[in-house]
Amino acid sequence: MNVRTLCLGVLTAGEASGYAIKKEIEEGLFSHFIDASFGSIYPALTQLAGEGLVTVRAEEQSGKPDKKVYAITPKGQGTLAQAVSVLPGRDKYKSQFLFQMLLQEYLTPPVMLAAVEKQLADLEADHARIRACECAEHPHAGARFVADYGQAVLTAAIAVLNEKKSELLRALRPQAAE
Amino acid sequence: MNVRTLCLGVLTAGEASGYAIKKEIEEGLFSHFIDASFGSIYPALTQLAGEGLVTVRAEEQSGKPDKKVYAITPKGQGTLAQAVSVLPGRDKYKSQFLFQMLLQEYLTPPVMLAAVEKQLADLEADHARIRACECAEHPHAGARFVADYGQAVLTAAIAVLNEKKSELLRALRPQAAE
DNA sequence: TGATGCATGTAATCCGTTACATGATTCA
DNA sequence: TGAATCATGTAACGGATTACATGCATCA
Repeated sequence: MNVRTLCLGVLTAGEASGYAIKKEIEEGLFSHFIDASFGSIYPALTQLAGEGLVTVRAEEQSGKPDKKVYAITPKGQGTLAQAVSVLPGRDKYKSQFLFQMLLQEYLTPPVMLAAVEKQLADLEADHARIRACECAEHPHAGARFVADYGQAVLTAAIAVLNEKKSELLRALRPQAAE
Repeated sequence: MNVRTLCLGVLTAGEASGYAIKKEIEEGLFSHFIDASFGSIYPALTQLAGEGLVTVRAEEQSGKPDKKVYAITPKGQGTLAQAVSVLPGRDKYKSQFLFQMLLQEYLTPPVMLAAVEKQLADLEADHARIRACECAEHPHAGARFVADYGQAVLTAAIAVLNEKKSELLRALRPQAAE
């Protein structure tokens, strides 16, 4: 899955500038399972336009620099449909956090607690973001699917982490309680 | 998190060759949240040895080429402890599958079903792999933590996916049932 | 006989991130 | 005044994957 296909995917929801596409990737449902920076989005868009998979239209703006608004073409939709119909590659999950937890014998308890709390905060932020997308509009089947999947996974992760955190706190101050 | 630190982490469980390290990364608990190929492991190990973070010992073998067995040094343990004590960066999750599902309007039902089934198979394989690690030995706290976390997340993912799959099948053949 | 496992290594290549460059507006 | 948002783009750099090179043993 490259940035070109990603841009085509975002553009199926309507025309947008490179800047808006990045925002959508960061704040929309895509954020749960994809990343992309300006350094890859802008060149991808230029390429896509060169191949006729998207159209460009310059929009003048007072003050701000001109906005380039991209829209997907029928040819682009064809290319996207093709790309998306390939059996998907395996999910890739990289977690520094779990690496730390696996090697927790090399950690001091406060450092470990801080890591757990950061992870919890990250997961909850992700969870909230997905919820926000759900309220936005009564969504189509695709959005429903991704939101349900993400929600389920994050809820489970948050639950275990909270348990682990309690265990950790209990171990740290056993003198407390009743 | 780079491959160098990863190698140090694997070596805390005991000495190993580059080949064995890759196997451990693929089959052990690491596999749930990290990837690495020979092309990055071998150079990393050479580098590590040059810096005195690991020792090397050549082991002769009849038939097969010599094995280079690496072991972590105290200095290496210090470096690892330091690397692991930094507040972890955010988890990175990339999923072609969820991208497809989000754009399912561009998919034919059979293609979508195939994708769901592949994902289900991948998740179940991952789940089984973690279970296998648990049985291996009564594990230390770190392994417990990662196994519990992985198990919880995967169980949740499998549950939603099975639901989604049923929905999909119901939609595909509504004429069936009672 | 052909695939798979053991075993190590290098080079080309890809894909993306980070940092830099530019600049107006708005909000605190 | 300084940060954040809007807005686009390029170049350097990094990190890892893929493919290639080599070679024996074992199992089907």
